[in-house]
Amino acid sequence: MNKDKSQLILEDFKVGVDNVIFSIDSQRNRLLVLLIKRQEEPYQKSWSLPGTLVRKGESLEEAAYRILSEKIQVKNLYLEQLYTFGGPHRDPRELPDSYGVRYLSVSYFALVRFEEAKLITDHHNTSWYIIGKVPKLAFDHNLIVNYGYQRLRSKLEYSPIAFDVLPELFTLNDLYQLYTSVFGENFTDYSNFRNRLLKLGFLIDTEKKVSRGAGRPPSLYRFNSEAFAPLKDKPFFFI
Amino acid sequence: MNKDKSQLILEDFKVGVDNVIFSIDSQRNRLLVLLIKRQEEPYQKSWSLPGTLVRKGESLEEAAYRILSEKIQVKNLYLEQLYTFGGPHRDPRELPDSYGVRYLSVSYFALVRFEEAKLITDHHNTSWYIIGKVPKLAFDHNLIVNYGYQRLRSKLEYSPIAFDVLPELFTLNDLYQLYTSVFGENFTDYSNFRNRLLKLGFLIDTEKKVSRGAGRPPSLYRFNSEAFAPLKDKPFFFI
DNA sequence: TCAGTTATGGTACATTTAACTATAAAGACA
DNA sequence: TGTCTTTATAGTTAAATGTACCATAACTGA
Repeated sequence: MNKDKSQLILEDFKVGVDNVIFSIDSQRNRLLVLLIKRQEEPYQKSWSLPGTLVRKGESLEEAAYRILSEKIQVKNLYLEQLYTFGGPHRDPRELPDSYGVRYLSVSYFALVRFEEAKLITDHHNTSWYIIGKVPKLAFDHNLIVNYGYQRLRSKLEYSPIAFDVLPELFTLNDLYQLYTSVFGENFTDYSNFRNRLLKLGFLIDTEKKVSRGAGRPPSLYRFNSEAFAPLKDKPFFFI
Repeated sequence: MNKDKSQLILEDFKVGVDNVIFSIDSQRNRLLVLLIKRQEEPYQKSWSLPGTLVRKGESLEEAAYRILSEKIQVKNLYLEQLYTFGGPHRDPRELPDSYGVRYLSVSYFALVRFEEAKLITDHHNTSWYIIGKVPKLAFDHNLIVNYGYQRLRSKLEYSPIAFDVLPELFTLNDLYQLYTSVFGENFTDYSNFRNRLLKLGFLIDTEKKVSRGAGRPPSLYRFNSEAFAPLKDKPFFFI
């Protein structure tokens, strides 16, 4: 209707991307999150999620990959969009009733394996934190971490995202370690885990054996995504 | 590093909100989506999702509610954020390599019941479409509808969102109709549906009876959210 | 009163889950 | 070389759950 008025009440946004980067440490059976110590105001010296502002001509996902590749070097990874936090006043840089900027954050979560993920940046300001021992973070980042953790768990139940972070060939124990690192103690025992997964029919036994110290050498398996497709929406496990 | 350069490559966004508004028509056993015929370029006269640009001081969710209340009048509804589409060049108003605006769309999905949702706007440019008979839409809106449909189904399996759209007191058949309208033919039969839900223990039989024409009058039930809480992450059904 | 209709309660069989046991194939070491 | 330890694999069984189906109850309408 009134063109001037409608122009006035609209707002311009700066769009940022924040990543919850999860790392599965199978050796120590635990799940880690990558945190960055902020160098600038606001929240200077607080730990926070690695993030960036979106650049001209860059998609949101590209920005998410850029953050990741600036912090760690890794071959196999999974990445998906999480949630968009965009209420006003979530960033102190927005002055009250200002005509200035407004910040919006699109969050992504990524999953990698600890063994393969090499930190690029200095260890002083970049660090892996055990989930559950994450300190108070800048902005609303604790909320985002929580949201990501829930999403990770539900994705592992329903989707074959584990095979995006595992190497091409893996043992059933590798897979089991991955799951127990995320789900902890009260996870199904190994025997039933095997039965369940093998019955689903999307794991191919390559018959190749590997020796890893003592014990009978395990078979190497491969994930068959075509055999998986028709099973969509059926969970592998419940906890 | 170079302040001028980093300023240059950042970008300002206009942020829009698009709603996938689902309506469950229990009488006719079908699921509908609300579509709007666009009056302006681009995509003039194409059908599209109802949307708006976010205003100064308005949260994303507030914007989503505003869209909804401008189109329909309804008491009980469920609304949640869906996904953020933000690649460059998804909106033709972005000129190639322009220094102009860039559009980002945060989508929400809403669920209402057809009986209670009264259309406010004129019926010529606003219409309910049966899911699966949705025409080619403006922008990437077909993608968004699909995404919303999947989310709706998975939410109904895991979350008590049905009780947000049903009235305070409802019959088990009301609930069953709601589910079959979304999931169609191959849904569990009524008898097992009842057994399953009653066993879960979050439905309270008020012992009140209602007469609705022929047949034995059914009991009215109430949802007990406290009894539901500990069951989180356990699905009600699989299809 | 009787037929039609909807709600409710229940049964019986098949399938799945969960806890557990047994065997196989390697390395380690006396 | 033989025996112990370690890890992988292959069952087995009882309990729980899911699925298809049937019987009865409580109403309306003619």
